[in-house]
Amino acid sequence: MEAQLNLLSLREQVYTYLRKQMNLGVLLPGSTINIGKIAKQLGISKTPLRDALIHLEIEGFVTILPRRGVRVNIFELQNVKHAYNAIGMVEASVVMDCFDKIESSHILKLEELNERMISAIEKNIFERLFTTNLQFHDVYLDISDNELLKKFILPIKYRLYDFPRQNYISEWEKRNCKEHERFINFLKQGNPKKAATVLKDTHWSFEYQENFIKKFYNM
Amino acid sequence: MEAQLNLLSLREQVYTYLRKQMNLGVLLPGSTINIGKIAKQLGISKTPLRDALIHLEIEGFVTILPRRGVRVNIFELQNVKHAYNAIGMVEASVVMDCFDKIESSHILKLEELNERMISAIEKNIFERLFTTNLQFHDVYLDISDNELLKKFILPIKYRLYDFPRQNYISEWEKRNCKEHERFINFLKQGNPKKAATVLKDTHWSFEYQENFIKKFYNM
DNA sequence: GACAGATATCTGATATATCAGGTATCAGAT
DNA sequence: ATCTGATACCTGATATATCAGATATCTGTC
Repeated sequence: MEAQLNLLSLREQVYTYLRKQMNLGVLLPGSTINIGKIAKQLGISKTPLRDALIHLEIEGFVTILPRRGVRVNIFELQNVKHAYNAIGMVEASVVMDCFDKIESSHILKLEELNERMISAIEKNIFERLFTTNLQFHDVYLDISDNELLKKFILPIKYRLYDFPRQNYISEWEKRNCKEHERFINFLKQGNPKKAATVLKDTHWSFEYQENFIKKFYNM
Repeated sequence: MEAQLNLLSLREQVYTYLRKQMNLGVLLPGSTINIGKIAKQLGISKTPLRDALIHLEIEGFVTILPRRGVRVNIFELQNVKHAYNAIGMVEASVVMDCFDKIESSHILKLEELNERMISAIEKNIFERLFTTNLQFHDVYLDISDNELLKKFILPIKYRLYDFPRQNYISEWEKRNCKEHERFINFLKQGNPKKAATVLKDTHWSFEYQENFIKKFYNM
């Protein structure tokens, strides 16, 4: 059974498409999106495109300038800093609040995902790295039943991922995985505070990661 | 010059109108919004109404059920708990991160706003209480240049405000202002950690505020 | 040349028409 | 009585047409 039902609305498909275009560097920060043109290119009406753009605007990807155009938001060092700060804050907080719900199955999952990341980095296979990294962090994020938190940082993580960047930096990714390891070890030791600190002050610390961030985003 | 230029787009006006309808209990949680009917009532086309609803959906106020209707999201104790938790987390974090930027002018502003709230509560004038309370918290939130944080919690605060509730509870509001005072005092003493703790573990602690919350929202 | 007003063009915003998926109801077969 | 398929209706989704604000360009006056 190879048939796939296309269950996504046009609006959702356009949202994903535009995100992808930003990820591929086709829609660059600061550039304008012409609703009429894109709709024609995609062979659709302006309506679902507008719907998708409203969604993207609320999530911070674009700014709709009424009757003037749609601008892809610039993404500069300050934005990265804010993103890192917000993510670190939420993730550290979740670890502190949910530590007593973390079980050995979660630890195993964390270790498995981190191993998968390390393996991919050594083979210079980066296609799935972002996704696996998301899954890694989601292991503990999903323990929190406060869906507001994840809903807050996920678009921010996508923003970090979807904006133009250089190639992946092996050295940085390896270091990130080392930080994952340290995080896991503190969890295993029953020390949520130290684990949270790894997230907040190292892994998601803009200051700590600044040099690699600048290289990665060519800033 | 009494003329006011209507600079808001229809979409924005509809967004505000719908928020107000929820606030007034006209649009109750769990109820459905019929796009065709509302558009007719408002004398507008469905388009700006749809636009506004997309916005409201992303912020958590409604759920658009494709081709079936639009539902006002229910708002139960669990949602309040998550809201309080998220706000407390962000506000405490901002205080810790930005403490060195808090000046005496900020303290004065905090005291003035809290006085204004106390005065209004004593006179049983609650119309502006939410707004003044927002301003109070915004004094230190605005110090952070991370616009992601405020952008995250503001719709959550509006959700807390916009859903059906009982009359304001003087006793609770007075207690809230007392907590504000304690918060201010810790700031004055140069103790950001204690100040942040007031926010996280008292003022925005669901557990601490649970009884009043239940009364306020009749849950 | 500078400025102001008129006009043209651009592009998103809104209105209207039509479509399409979801649900309810009906009719026929077992 | 139950089940299945057909049909009708509902309602948001999408397409198309038109509008309206923003900007660029042109023209006339000083």
